[in-house]
Amino acid sequence: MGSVQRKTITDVARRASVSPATVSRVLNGDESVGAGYQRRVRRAVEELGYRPNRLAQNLRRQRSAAIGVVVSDIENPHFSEMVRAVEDQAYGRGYRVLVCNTDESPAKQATYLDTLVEERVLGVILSPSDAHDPQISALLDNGTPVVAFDREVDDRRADAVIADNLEGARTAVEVLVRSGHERITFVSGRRDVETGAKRLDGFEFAMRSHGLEARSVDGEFRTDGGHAAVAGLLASPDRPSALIVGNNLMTLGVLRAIREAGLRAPHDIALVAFDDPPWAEFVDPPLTTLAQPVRRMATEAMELLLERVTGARTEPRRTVHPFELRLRASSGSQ
Amino acid sequence: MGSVQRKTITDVARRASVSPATVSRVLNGDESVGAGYQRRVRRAVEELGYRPNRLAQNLRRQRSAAIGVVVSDIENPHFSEMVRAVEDQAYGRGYRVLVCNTDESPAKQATYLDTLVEERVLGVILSPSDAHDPQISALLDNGTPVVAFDREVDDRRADAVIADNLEGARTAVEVLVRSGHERITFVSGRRDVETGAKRLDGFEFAMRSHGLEARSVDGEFRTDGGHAAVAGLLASPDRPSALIVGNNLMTLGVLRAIREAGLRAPHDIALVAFDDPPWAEFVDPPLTTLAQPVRRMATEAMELLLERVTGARTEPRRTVHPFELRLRASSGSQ
DNA sequence: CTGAAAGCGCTTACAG
DNA sequence: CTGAAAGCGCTTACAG
Repeated sequence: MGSVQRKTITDVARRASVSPATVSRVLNGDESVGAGYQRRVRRAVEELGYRPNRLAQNLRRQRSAAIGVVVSDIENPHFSEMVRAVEDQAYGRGYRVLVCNTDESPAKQATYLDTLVEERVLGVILSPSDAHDPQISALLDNGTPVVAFDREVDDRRADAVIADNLEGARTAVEVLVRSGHERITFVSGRRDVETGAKRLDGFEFAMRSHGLEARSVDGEFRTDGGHAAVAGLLASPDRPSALIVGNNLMTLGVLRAIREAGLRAPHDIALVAFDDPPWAEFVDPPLTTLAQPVRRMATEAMELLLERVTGARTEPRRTVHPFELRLRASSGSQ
Repeated sequence: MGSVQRKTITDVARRASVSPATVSRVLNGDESVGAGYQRRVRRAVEELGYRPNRLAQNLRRQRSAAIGVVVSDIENPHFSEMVRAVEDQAYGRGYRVLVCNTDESPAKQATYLDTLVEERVLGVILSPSDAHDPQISALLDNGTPVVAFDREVDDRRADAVIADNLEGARTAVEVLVRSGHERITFVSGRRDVETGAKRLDGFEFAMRSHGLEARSVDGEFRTDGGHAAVAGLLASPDRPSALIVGNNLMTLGVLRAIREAGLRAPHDIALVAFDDPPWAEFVDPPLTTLAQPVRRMATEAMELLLERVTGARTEPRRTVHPFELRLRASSGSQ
């Protein structure tokens, strides 16, 4: 049980009566090595159960075989789904995944990106809490590709995979307006963050195009923020007849506030929410949601990253993905 | 913007007019270095903005500064909470976290553990899908500490942090029996997995001690498994009056089956569920749950791991954590 | 207390 | 096509 002593490339070389250089070449798929050598080396590798030392490879190549994934909170189902998809693909290709949680803090993001620079990761998939972070440029200067996820970053050399937030917010408004709602309030995420700002913009634009007043409150993308933003609102006499909630965490807070106010959705107040976590259809009432194709987006982010890592592409690319409307009871529009 | 050229330990040594060895000693807290040297080195480090190359340190030490976390699925809130807690602590101490998803597959687990051996991680926190996996022993042989999380492993050299599953199941039964239920079915997880087996054992023991028949179905810890296991059951004329569900994923499947059967909980069927994800209080009906102190357990797992890494402890340790009952509407017992 | 030297296990320009 | 040698950037036993 357990190899007593790790074999090195020199052990293999000795056994195959070749130089370590040749072993290295064979293992790295260098075509120029003669067929006979190839065979001898492969046999020796097999017989000794040799596995290259990752740590030595990393130092020599000045790259670790890891991909950094930076999100605000892996406990948010939106991001755990994303991390899961990235991880599945990464491991399949021999890369590891380093996970970092920023809690939407620019300072934490800077620290983590700095660490990833130091770690010489192959690439970074980043859902930025701070689009201006100079560490992003430091990574790119360093030759480390960056793919922005959900939100773009300032440095135009980065790739980006984002959802069509303007259109998503417009869709949410349409669903509610069609059901006769006019007093609709948007529970927005942080406005200094792109997803927050874009969804709010889309909401305001859509409301105005219907000649309606665009009211909004700020829930900061957090559960307690959603609760706090809505609690007062619901107590007021001219409370809105419908809410659009900017992400799944705030939705939990809003559901609590509605319950505490003794109201029932959609009867007293209709609801449309961004994100479609597994529990969306089981809460009371089942939620009408705008689902992002998270898995597809994550897969694409990995592909963009690998195109950069392998040098297959050099100009930045940006892809935009539509939301999918899932009509359920909470919007009162079924 | 972006360091043009990384500084090395030799650059620092030259600037401080000392040897690289001295720089290394100062940076690694070697007390024996003279105060004057200390100061000179620290100044040079500061001035050059020197940061040690992690990759070189790893090779030299034959250890990477990473901790492997192996769970069945990071999309399960139980595990994302655990990973989050581990990650918070790890980064604070300068370690990285490598995440691996096994999907409850022994083959995947073996592959990932093998990778972690190769990666020379500092330690592994493992929620095992296969307690007998010889790779676990390979890690331990290798000097890599292993902390079993949720479920124990065969190799007694590993530490373990587990919940009191027997007692948890007993509590669930008590809640329902006290409300007058006698036909209670347990929706179990995989019986070849410790949490599955223990919770089932506890259920059967508690039921028998009340002179009741202990029926159970197998939902394999998965959402669709929970759905499939319960769908037929609910259609039968002598359907149970209450269900105990073995984890949060299966609970989503059970909620769907109940809805599809046109039943209402707790009126038609009462429910007690293991795990207390954020959505538990917002589903219809709010769930009575058995919550594990996941965060505390994860923190403890990290502490146990670090005690081993630093060599502060050599004998294995095992800690057991109680569940906490959260009474809500689904059990019909409020 | 400090330094010179060896070495961790690879990869890759350079010769031949 | 293949090998000898240098080197990635550290750390640490060994001398002094």
